[in-house]
Amino acid sequence: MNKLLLIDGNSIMNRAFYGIPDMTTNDGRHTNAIYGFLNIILKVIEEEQATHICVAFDLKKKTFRHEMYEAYKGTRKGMPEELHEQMPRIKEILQAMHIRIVEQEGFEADDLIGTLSKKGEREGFAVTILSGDRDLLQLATDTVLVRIPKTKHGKTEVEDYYAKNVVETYGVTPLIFIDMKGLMGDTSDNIPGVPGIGEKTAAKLLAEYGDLDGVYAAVDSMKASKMKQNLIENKDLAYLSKTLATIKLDCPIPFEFSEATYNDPFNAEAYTLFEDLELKSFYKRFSVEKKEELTFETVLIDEIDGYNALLAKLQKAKEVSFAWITQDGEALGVAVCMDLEHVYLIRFMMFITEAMVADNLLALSRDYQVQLACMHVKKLLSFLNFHEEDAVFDAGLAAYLLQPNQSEYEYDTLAKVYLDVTLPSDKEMLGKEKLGYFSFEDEKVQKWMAYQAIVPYKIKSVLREKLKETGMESLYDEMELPCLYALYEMEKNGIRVDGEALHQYGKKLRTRIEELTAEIHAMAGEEFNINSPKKLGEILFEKLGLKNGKKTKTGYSTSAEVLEKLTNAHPIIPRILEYRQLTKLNSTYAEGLAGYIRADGRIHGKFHQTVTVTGRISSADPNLQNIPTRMPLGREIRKVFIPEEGSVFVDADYSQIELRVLAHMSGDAALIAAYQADEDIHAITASQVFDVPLDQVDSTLRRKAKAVNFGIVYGISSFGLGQDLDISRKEAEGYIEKYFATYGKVKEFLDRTVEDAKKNGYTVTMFGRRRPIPELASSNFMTRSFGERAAMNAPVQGTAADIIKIAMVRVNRRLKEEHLQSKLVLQIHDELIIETKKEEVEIVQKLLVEEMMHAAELSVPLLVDANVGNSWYDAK
DNA sequence: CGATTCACG
DNA sequence: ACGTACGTGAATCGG
Repeated sequence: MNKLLLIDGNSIMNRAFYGIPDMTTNDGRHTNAIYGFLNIILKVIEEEQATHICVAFDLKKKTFRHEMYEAYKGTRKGMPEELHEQMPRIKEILQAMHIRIVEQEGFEADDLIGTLSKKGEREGFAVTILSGDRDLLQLATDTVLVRIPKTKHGKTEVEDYYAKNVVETYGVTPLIFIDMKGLMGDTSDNIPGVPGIGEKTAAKLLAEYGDLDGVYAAVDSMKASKMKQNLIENKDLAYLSKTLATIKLDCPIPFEFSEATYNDPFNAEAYTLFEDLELKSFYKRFSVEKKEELTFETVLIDEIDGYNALLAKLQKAKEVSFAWITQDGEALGVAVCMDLEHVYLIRFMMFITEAMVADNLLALSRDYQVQLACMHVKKLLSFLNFHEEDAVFDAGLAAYLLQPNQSEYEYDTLAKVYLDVTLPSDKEMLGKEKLGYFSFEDEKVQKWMAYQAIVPYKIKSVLREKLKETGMESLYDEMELPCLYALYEMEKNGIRVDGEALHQYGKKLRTRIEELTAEIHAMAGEEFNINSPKKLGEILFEKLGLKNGKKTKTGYSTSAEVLEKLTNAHPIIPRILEYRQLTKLNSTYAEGLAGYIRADGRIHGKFHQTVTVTGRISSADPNLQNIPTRMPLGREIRKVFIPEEGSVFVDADYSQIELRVLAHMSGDAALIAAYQADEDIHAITASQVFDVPLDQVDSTLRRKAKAVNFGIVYGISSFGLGQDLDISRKEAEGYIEKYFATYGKVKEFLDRTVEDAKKNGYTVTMFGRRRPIPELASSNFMTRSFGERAAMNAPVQGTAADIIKIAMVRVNRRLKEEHLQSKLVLQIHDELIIETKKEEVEIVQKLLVEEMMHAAELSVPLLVDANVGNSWYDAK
C-alpha cells in the first residue's frame, strides 16, 4: 500500500529552531532549524516507509484566518530573523531532494494538509501527518495518523494519534477537538478561547453537552457561576475561536500525488547544498561520487636517488610546506609540497632516515632561506629541532587568530573556510586505521598525507593576507608564533612531582572518605551512590524531606551552593559537602595526577594555544592550571610539586592584572590614581560604593566590593552580582550604580565596547586580538545578553592574556640569551613558575619580575609578587 | 555523549 | 518577560 506523508513545514521548522541550539556555517548563516527539520523528517520518513511526501508551507501573505485574528487582537509576532533566513534554504533543499513542496497563496499550511489528507484518504493512501502543532489533531481518523515530535532532553520522541488516541488523551473526538479549541483557546496558535476555561473545563463541558452548539443551547439552564457568566459574555469569541481553529478541507490542489513520489533524495544536487550549509552529519547518506576539488599528483619517494633529487629541488624553492606523518609518537615519513601540482611522500627507511630528513628540513630554513609552512608546529618540535628564529609558518595558529571561536583547525576545516573546498576529514579518510610502513602504498592514506601538506601550502598566503587586513600580523609574528616555542619547552620540561607524597595524600583522603560514606549511608538509612546527583537528590529532598530543592532542570540541584544553605537542616549535609570535597581531591588530583607521572618523575602536561576564545592558554592532560589553592586541604597538594635537586621554584604572579588593564583601557582617572598610589583597590571601592570612610571599611564590606570589582570584569549584571553576594537583585543594582557613579569612565568604556562589538561583530584587545561575538546579533534576549557580558569581558581578559604571553616570550628568550639553566615550567594565566638552579635564583627572580612588569606600558603600574620556595606550596 | 559538579584564574 | 556572572578541563553518572 502506498504511504503518504504530509509534513507541516512551518511548524516543524519552528520546533526545530527552538529545540536545537544555534548552529551556523563558517560564514555565519544559521542552520539549526534546517538541521533539526531534516533530522525529524528523515527519521519519520524511514519509520513510515513513506512512498509519497508533501511538505506544506504558509506563504508570507496574510491569510483570512490571520486577518480575523489580527482584527481581534492587533499584531502577531513575526518569526525571528535567524529562523526567517532558513526558510528559503530548506525549500531549496527539499526541492533538490525531489520532495514536493505545497504552497498556496491565501491558505495556511494546515489547511493544505487537511485538504491533502482527505484527498489522500479518498485515493487509497495510508496517510500520516507530521506536525508540531496540536491543532492538526482534528485531522486524525481511524486510518489517518497524526504524529507530533517532542524534544525531550535533546532527543526527539514522537507522539502518535489516531482518532482513538485523541479520545484517550483529550476525552473528545477529533472533530469535537475543534470545539474544545474554541472553548479553551490555544495561546501558541493565537486562538483566544473563552477566558477562564482551560483544558479540564472544556473537556467536561463537551462530555456533557456534545459540542459547542450543545453547550450554548444549554447555557441558560446552567447554575449560576463565573464560568456561566464567561460563556455568555464570550459567545462570539468562542465561535470565532472555533472558526480560527477549524482546518479547511477544500483548498485547491493543483497537482496529483503521482507528482509527489519520494525518489532519489540523496542526489548530487542535494549534496552540494548540504555541503554548502556544512551539514556534515548527513554526508554519509549520500552515495554520490564526491568530486576531487584539489587536483595534484602524489609522488612516493622511497629510494635515496629520488630523495636526493627532490632535496636539490627543495633547496631552490622559495616556499615549502610539509606534514610530519606520525603514528603513536613514531615518525613514518613526511609529505612535502613546493608547488600546487605535486605532493611528495617521503617514506622513512634504511637509507632515508628520520634524522637525516629532519636535518635537511632544518637546513632548508637556515641555510637555503626557504620559508617553511605546516599545520601545528608545536606538535612537531619533538621531532624537528626548530627554533623561534626559524619562523615556520603555523597555519593552525594563524587560523586561530582569525577565528578563535572554532573548535579545531585541521586541514579539512581550514580548506573549507579559506579555500572553499570540501575535503574528507581525518575520520572519514582513516577511521580507526593505524598507519605503518605500508600505508604509503595505500591510495587513500596517500591522499590524506598529501592534504596535510598541500592545504598549508595553499592557504598560507590567504591567511597572511587576512592577518594583514585585520591588523593581526604582528600579533601573529611577534606574540603567538614565539609563544609556541615557550609553551613547547614547558611541555618538554614538565614539572617534578613527589609520587610517594601524592600517594600518602590520597591514602589520607580515602580513609576519611570511607568514614564519611558509612556515616552518610547510616543517616540516609540505605546504601546509595553519593556521587550520583540524581540519587542524592532523591535521598535528600524526598526521603529525608529536606525542603528547598528549588534549583532544578533535570531534577533537584545538589550543588554546593544549594547544600550550603541546608547545612544546619540535617547532619547529613555537612558530611556530603566534605565527601564531595574529598572525592574531588582524590579522584581528580591524588589519583588523577599520579597517572601522569612519567619515568622521569615529572608530569608533562599540555598547554593549548588555540582553544580559548579570549586568547588565554589552556592546560590539559592533566590540567595544571586548576590545582587547588583556595581551601587549605586542597592547597596541600601543591607540596608534592617540587623542583629537582639543586633547584628551587621562583613563582611570580601579577597583582590584579585584569582590573589594572581595565583602569588603563577605560582611562578612568579615579581608578588610575588609586593604582598609581598603590591603594587597596577593593577597600577604596568599598568606601565609595557603600559611602563609608576608608578607615571604617571592614572585611565584610571589602569582600562585597571585591565581588563588585570582579563583576565589572565579568560583564556585570545585577542578577549575577546578587547571586554571588546572596543579596537581592535590587540591592545589587544599587551597588552597580554607585560603582559607575564613582568610576564613570569605566561605564563609558564598557558601553562603548559593547556598542563597537555590536557594530563590528567582534571585540579587540590592546594588542589587536579579536574575539568574534555572533551572539550579539541574536534576537534571543538570553543569547544577546550573554554576548554583551562576553563583550565587556573579552578585551580585558584578552589583554591580560596578551601581556603574560609577551612576558613568557621575553623571559624564555632571556633565559637562553643569558645561558641560564633555569627553565619555565608552568603558566597559570597571571602566574609564571621557573624551576631555578639555586645559584641562579637572584638573577632569575630579578629577570622574571622585570619582564613581567614591563611586558606592557600601561597608565598604571603592573605589580608582580614573587616568591621562592622548595615546593609550589612554599613558593606561593 | 550531554549534564552536573567543581577545581582554577 | 526572558534567567546569568567571564574563561577553562576532568571526573562521574546515566541514557
